[in-house]
Amino acid sequence: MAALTLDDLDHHLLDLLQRDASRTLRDLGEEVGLSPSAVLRRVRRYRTSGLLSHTVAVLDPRHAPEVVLAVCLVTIQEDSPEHGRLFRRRLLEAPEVQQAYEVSGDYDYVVVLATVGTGHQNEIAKRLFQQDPNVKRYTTLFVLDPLRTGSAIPTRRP
Amino acid sequence: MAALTLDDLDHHLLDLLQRDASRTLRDLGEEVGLSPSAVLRRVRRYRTSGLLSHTVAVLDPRHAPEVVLAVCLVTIQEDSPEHGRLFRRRLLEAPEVQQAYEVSGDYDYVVVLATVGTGHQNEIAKRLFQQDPNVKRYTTLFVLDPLRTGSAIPTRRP
DNA sequence: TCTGAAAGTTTTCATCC
DNA sequence: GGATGAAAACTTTCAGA
Repeated sequence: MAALTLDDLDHHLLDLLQRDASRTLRDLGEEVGLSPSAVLRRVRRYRTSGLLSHTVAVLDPRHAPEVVLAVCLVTIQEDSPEHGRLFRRRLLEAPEVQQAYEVSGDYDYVVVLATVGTGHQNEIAKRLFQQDPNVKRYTTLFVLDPLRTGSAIPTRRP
Repeated sequence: MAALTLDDLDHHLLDLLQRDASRTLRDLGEEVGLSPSAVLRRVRRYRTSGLLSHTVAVLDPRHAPEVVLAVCLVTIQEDSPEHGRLFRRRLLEAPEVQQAYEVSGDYDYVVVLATVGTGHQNEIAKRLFQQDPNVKRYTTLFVLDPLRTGSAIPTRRP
C-alpha cells in the first residue's frame, strides 16, 4: 500500500494493461523494452501496492439484450454520518450497482445501475432510494446507448 | 456476432470472469464442474460472439492521487443527426472520457471524465462541451469518493 | 459436448550482472 | 533494478466416447 513511484516504463505498462490485460509478459516486454521477468516484477509491484486491484472480463452490454443501464442522480436530505455509512454500504452490497460516486454539485450521489429489464430496474431503485427517508429525491436517466463503458484512468497527464 | 444462447454454466462462468479474469481454466472448471478444455471452448464462444469484448486491468483511483473523476451532465440544443455523430465521435476519441451514455430524461448525455488535476479536467470539459454550439448547457459533478467503479453487467436476472 | 492426455506457451524463480 | 535459462504451471489441441 506504499506510495509507489512510477517511471516512464510503469506508466506505459499500466496504460497497456488497462487496455488489454490478456497480453503475455513477453509481448508486453517487447513493446516497452524489458524482459518478461522484469515486466512480471513490475506488475507484481502494482498488485501488492493496491494500485492494480484486479483484472476483469468486460462484456459488451449491447450483446446482453435485456440489460438496462440507468444513471440515478440522488439528493440526500441531510448527510448525517450514520446515514451516509448505511447508504454507502447498501450501494456496495447491491450487485445491481455498477458504479457509485459521491459527488459535489447539484446532486450528492451518482449511481449507475445495471439490471435485467425495466421492471427489475424500478424495483432496485425503489429499494435503494425511494424507501430511504434520507433520500430527498432522485432522478433516473435511462441509458439509450452506452457509447463508452471503460474503466481506464490516466496515471499521469497525457 | 450470433445471438448465443446461454445455459446456467455460461451465466456462472460469465459472472466469475467479470469479477476476476485472472483465474485459470482449471480453477474456473473446478468451480462450475467442467474440465479446463470445456471451459476454454465456452470462453472462446463468448469472445468470438462479441459478448466478451476484452479483459482489462482495473486500477484503484484512490491510488492515483492526482486523478480527478467528474460526471458531466450534458443537454443538447437540438439533436440533429449530423451533430450527434460528431459529438459522439469526439466522446469516443478523447482518452479522458471514461464512460459516455446517451440517456433519456432530464439530460441527453452523461459523461464521466478521468483527468489528472482539476485544471486538466476544466480544459477537457471546455473542449468537449463549452466550445460546442450545439451543447445547450452542462453541469459538472466532481467525484469526492469513487465508492464503486466496476463494469460488470448481469447476464440474467439474479 | 464432454474428458483426459499430449504438445506448446507462459509464468515463475534462482542466479548472475 | 535487469537479464537469462530452467522448472513449474497453464493453455491449447486432439482423439475417443
